Amino acid sequence: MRLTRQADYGIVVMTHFARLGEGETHTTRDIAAEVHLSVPMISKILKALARGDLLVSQRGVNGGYSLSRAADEISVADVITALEGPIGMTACTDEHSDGCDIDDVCAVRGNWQLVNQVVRRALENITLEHMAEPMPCTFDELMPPPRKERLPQAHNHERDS
Amino acid sequence: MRLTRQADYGIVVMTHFARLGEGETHTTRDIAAEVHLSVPMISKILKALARGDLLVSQRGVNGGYSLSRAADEISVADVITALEGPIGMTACTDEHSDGCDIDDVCAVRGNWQLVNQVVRRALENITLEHMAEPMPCTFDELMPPPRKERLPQAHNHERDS
DNA sequence: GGAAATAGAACCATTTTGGTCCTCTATTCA
DNA sequence: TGAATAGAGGACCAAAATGGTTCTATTTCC
Ligand code: FES
Ligand code: FES
Repeated sequence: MRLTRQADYGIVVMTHFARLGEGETHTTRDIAAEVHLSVPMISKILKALARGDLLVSQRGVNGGYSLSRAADEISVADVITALEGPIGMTACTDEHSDGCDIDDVCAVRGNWQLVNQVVRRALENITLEHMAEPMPCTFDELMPPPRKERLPQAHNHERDS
Repeated sequence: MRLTRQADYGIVVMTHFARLGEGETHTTRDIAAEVHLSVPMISKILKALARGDLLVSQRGVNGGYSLSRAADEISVADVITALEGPIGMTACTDEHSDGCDIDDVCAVRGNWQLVNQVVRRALENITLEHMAEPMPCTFDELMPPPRKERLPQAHNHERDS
């Protein structure tokens, strides 16, 4: 339930890009200096982000990286996916359930998919533009209402407690 | 962005409890057998869940574990918290930012808190009762609408692109 | 008192992650 | 043409987290 440090830094870097101009390219060393991290580390992260089509790389003299699209077209889910693979909280997806020992007798796998969807969508709704805001909106429109009590019974209950 | 296997199994176990009767107590060995996992592993998980006040333990002969409250009063967020600590996707919280090297110059820490809130709330809204449903509701009321385009500009934009 | 159950902690093997470094390729410009 | 600059890709190793097991205490019922 915690993302890796690389993904963490990845968001910082991408947010930094979002704060800078739209199509500007910046070199690895510049970014590293501005974000106060080591050049090799940033380099590794930038490469992964470029592989994920979130950054465009330009080699050679005057080269560097730039955002591949507008800041409000890139979500934190995109960044995380680029840096640590598909977002999914469980080891047991519907596809390949290797890694889970109880795949055949497990009765919650279907539900897990829905849980995954919930957090994935939550992350998809947060864009780099949001992150770039100095003190952002409250994200109220991004998260479901905090109803702690009972959920509106929109689903079919047989045994209605 | 992936929860540990113990938390994974923890949810399976808790869901299993939710499917059984309300106040029934079950022994470690029974649960382990029913969930098809090793006894020591389940034991470790059950102990942690009891420490988190999600299960009530009864020692001695005829002892075992039982849910501490109704299934719709326990969220998957509770289970995860009990098994892997407070939910927070980043290493750098507002409280103790040890572990992050750029805490003082980082400009996204405030926003991270909001991101954390989004997923935490999403997880808090899913109860064991939901998980216990054979094929559950679509969780439509649990997740924010999948608006992929532009967000309703409810927040203050200075530079409105 | 003995059997049955959990509590708690120590323990080690394996995997994952963090971080660095080296070589190769592409681009610009003198 | 060739030197300088910048990224691509991968090998590499140390450190940390995780998974899983086992042992000894403590509580409870008969
Ligand atoms: S298949 Fe792995 S927990 Fe359900
Ligand atoms: S303080 Fe750690 S990434 Fe911002």
